[in-house]
Amino acid sequence: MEAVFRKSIHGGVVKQDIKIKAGEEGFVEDINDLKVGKERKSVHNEEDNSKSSQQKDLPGDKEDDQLESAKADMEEVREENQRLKKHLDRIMKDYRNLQMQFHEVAQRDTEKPNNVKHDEAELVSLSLGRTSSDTKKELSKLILSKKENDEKEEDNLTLALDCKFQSSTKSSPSNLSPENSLGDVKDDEKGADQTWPPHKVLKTMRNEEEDMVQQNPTKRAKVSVRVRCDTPTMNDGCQWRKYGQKIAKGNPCPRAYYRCTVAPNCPVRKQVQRCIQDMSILITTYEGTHNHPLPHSATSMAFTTSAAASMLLSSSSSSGSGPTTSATTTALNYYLSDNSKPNPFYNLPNSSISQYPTITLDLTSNSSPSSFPGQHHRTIASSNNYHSRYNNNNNNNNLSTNILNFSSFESNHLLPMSWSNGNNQTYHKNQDIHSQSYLQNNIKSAASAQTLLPQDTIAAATKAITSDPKFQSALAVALTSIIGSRGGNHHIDEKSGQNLKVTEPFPVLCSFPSISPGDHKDYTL
DNA sequence: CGCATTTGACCAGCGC
DNA sequence: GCGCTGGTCAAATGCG
Repeated sequence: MEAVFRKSIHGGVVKQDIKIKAGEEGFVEDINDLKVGKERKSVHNEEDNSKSSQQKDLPGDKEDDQLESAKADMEEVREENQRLKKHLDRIMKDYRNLQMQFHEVAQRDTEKPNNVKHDEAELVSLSLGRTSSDTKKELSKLILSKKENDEKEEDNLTLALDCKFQSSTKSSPSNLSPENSLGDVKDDEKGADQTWPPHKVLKTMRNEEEDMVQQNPTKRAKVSVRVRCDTPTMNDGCQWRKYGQKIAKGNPCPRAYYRCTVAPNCPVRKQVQRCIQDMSILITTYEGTHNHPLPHSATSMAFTTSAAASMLLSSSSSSGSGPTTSATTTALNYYLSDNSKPNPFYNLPNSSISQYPTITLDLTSNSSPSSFPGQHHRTIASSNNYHSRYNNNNNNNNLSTNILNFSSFESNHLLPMSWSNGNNQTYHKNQDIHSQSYLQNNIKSAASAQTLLPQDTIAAATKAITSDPKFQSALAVALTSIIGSRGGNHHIDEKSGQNLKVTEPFPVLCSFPSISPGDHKDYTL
């Protein structure tokens, strides 16, 4: 929710932007920073000065009139200031009402025993760099409720992790190959192993994951990526050939179908569609496993999507043994208060996509590219960035919510620069270098931000991570996707594939909130 | 001329 | 069984 006030006074423009951020502490500061009257005074004073300069030529008996008019002007401005303040109060009341309603509906939804709509879909949200207002609302709520639930946090955390990330020797944490979930391509291991830096890990993980998929052929995880992009398709480093286009129900924007053309028989497909809610957002859904070495430029996206897919599959495999349903629902409708509505996150209603496990990487951000890099450190300080969230609610209602929010980097800069550039064939390597150097800067910045964190939250988050090997691995792969392809000092245990070993302290702030009804957690590293 | 894109037709899955 | 919808195919078309 963002209100912008613009006011023109006496020909001079006073522009005051008031950002109403859901429940953020910063909001108070924003309001306190509201110096409408002050600015207007200054504007007015300038006018007074100019007027006074003009007054030198005026007769003395007019000074009183000038003074009176100046006072009248000031009074007018003061009244206007009051009106604006009232307006702001009204907006704030409306906002709070909306927030209350949202909270009520969200709570009602979580209390529902099951959501039929999502019975067959498994949705996990990985949010990278997203700072949507709705999420901020949830974040702030979670942060607030954390204090209230401090006493129970250990037990609840354990419960939450157990719900989704039961330790299982069978399920593999991650397959570092891109879009690895299909596992229906048998001859791809050689190529993939040649391509991915931690190749041995890949091999182990892939075999396990293929087994997992084979055991449950209906689970063909797809990875959906949301990116702000004004071009028809984002450049993910691969070469694609368009083979079809359809108008899907529920979205007037056509859905384009691409297949990978790096290798002749590569089974990887992707669908590209604009988000109906925000046309600037491009939703790209990947499916399949590349059976060929990937260009270096494609590895970043591949790591990220594979981490997401592996997390989805591993978590769903462990939770799928639940007694109530065969198709476990980990559906997430995080941005909607009403689960009956189509999920804007996917924007693919009634499509077969919803029948497969789908994971969404939300790489959108409401921070404008123009803020890069100048505003970057400020966004870090807001603590909305540089943290990852792992989110679970109570599994009893078969509605689990998983959110990893790698907000460490503003979306357009987290990605290889080319991701938003659209032209698949015109990728330039120096763009990747640029993004890498930017990532390094981000890491340094985050390291300084990390020092601000309280020790108890660090300990809690550390415990949360160390208590669950699957989360470790998922996090490891995701982090690898962020810093990995540059050959940094990180290493994933080859045997277990579950231990993240980072020789340098990784500066990501991690939080693990649980949004079970009345149980909000937020752990921060 | 070769390649990529477009677009209508076809097929499969699903719900009623 | 029928209709709807998503996904794919392949001929037509466009472009360099």
